[in-house]
Amino acid sequence: MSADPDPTLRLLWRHVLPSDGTAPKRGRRPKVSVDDVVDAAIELADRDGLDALSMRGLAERVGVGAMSLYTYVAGRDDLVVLMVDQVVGRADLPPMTGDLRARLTLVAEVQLADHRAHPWLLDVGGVRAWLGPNVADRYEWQLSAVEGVGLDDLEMDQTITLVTGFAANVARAEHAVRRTERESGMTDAEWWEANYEALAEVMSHREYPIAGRVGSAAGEAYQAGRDPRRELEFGLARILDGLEAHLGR
Amino acid sequence: MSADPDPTLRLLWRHVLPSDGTAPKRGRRPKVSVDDVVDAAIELADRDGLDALSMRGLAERVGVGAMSLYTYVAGRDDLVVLMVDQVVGRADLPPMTGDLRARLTLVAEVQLADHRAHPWLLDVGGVRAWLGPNVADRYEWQLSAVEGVGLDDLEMDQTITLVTGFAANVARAEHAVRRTERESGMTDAEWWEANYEALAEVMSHREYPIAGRVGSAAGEAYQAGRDPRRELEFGLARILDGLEAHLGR
DNA sequence: TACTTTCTCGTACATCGTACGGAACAAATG
DNA sequence: CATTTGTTCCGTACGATGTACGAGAAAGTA
Repeated sequence: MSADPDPTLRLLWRHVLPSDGTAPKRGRRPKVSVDDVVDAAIELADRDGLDALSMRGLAERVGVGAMSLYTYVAGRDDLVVLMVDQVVGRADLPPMTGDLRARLTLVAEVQLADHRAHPWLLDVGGVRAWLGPNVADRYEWQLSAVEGVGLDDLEMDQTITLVTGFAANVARAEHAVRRTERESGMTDAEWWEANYEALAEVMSHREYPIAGRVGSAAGEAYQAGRDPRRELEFGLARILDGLEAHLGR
Repeated sequence: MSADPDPTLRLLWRHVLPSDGTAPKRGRRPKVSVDDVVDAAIELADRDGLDALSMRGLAERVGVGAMSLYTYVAGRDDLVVLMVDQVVGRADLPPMTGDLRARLTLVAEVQLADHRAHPWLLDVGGVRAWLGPNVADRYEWQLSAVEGVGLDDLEMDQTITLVTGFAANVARAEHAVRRTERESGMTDAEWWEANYEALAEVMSHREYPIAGRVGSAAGEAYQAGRDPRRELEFGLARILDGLEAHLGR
């Protein structure tokens, strides 16, 4: 009665799975490998974004007919799942040393670095079978940062979710600017230059006492530096302070 | 030399802008209004998601030819910008009372409620001209929660970014489950039922001492209750504790 | 009535994911 | 060697998508 197991699951774990004689002996030889396809897809998505990744374009890049891709991958959605696990597996995870602050900072920085290098990760919606080996390894590594510090199991998961989610949001804010610059062909500064007058007129009809002051302060600071550590700093400091307060009680 | 101002900007502020005689007197009468179009688009996106929102489908819903939409809106991307501002304007913002904790909790809860009611907000990438009147009002309201508590301007912006980003991430996690259930036609429980065996076999080749324990604990708690307040609770408590520690120093 | 202005929308095109089915190939079998 | 069987390759085709283009329809003005 229960449905068949998800075939993409075996594909995800293809490298850790023992080759239990399932390698076909007869039949035509594949021109490329699943890893070739996924690696090329990652390369294209890194360059042009996830939306611009098309099966036809990928096929040409790999040197194969468009429909041939479907012998390697069940479809575009499943390809994205494989891309996520593959790209997560590339980063090497440094050993967990130092105190809790240092360890969680490391978790956040690795997460930020991944999302900066592969912004399309932010566009990947919730797909079920994210449970690839590399994602699982990453999760285990992240959890090791908070193991034994006094949190219960649920709190450990929530802490990792909180920290990695925040790092992803920092990357998201950065990426939003880059994307609109690319899509509109205008620098952020150019847009403001062109629209300052109209915006001032339009906003003159309402009062924004706080937002006017804070927004311009944030805008200036934002334009000043793009140091990822700095952008992480404030939020992460608050989160870590709060966590220590929770543990020290 | 500077480019023309963004026409969508005037469209965003169409309600606060005085009708400076720009209302056309001659010519054929429009069958519908911009608000009709945007409201219908929101309705469709609420039901089927942002990806499923097509210009043709929207046109049929509004009772208009597909290409007629382009008299009201510059294109699909600009439509989404209008949808965001329109939907943000619907929520009524309660007055800011109570202490800092209560106020920021309110900010987070409103943010979560919006994203739960309109999950497609999570799929809206960074578009430049988010500066609609309702988004501006919302930002002003959010900032009023931390005005005068001892933060400098930059920290005020970062605090709001931190809190609202966290609330959005909670909504994102919820939405990911709903989406995959809809797209795959399988309940989360059904998927695990069908894939438990295969997953166990596949993961038996590696050791996940912490993730195995924590993951199942989180899974059980996750399946138990879906109270949004509970899901907000832990992370928000940490953030607020950390913020108070920062201010009390 | 004729002209001008504005909105309406049918047609067309490029691009997308992918269903389908036969051709091409490699090993096993006779 | 000839045939069968299993596997991969991929050309063609279909339905959707966003939207450029331009002709037609309606409403006010002269």
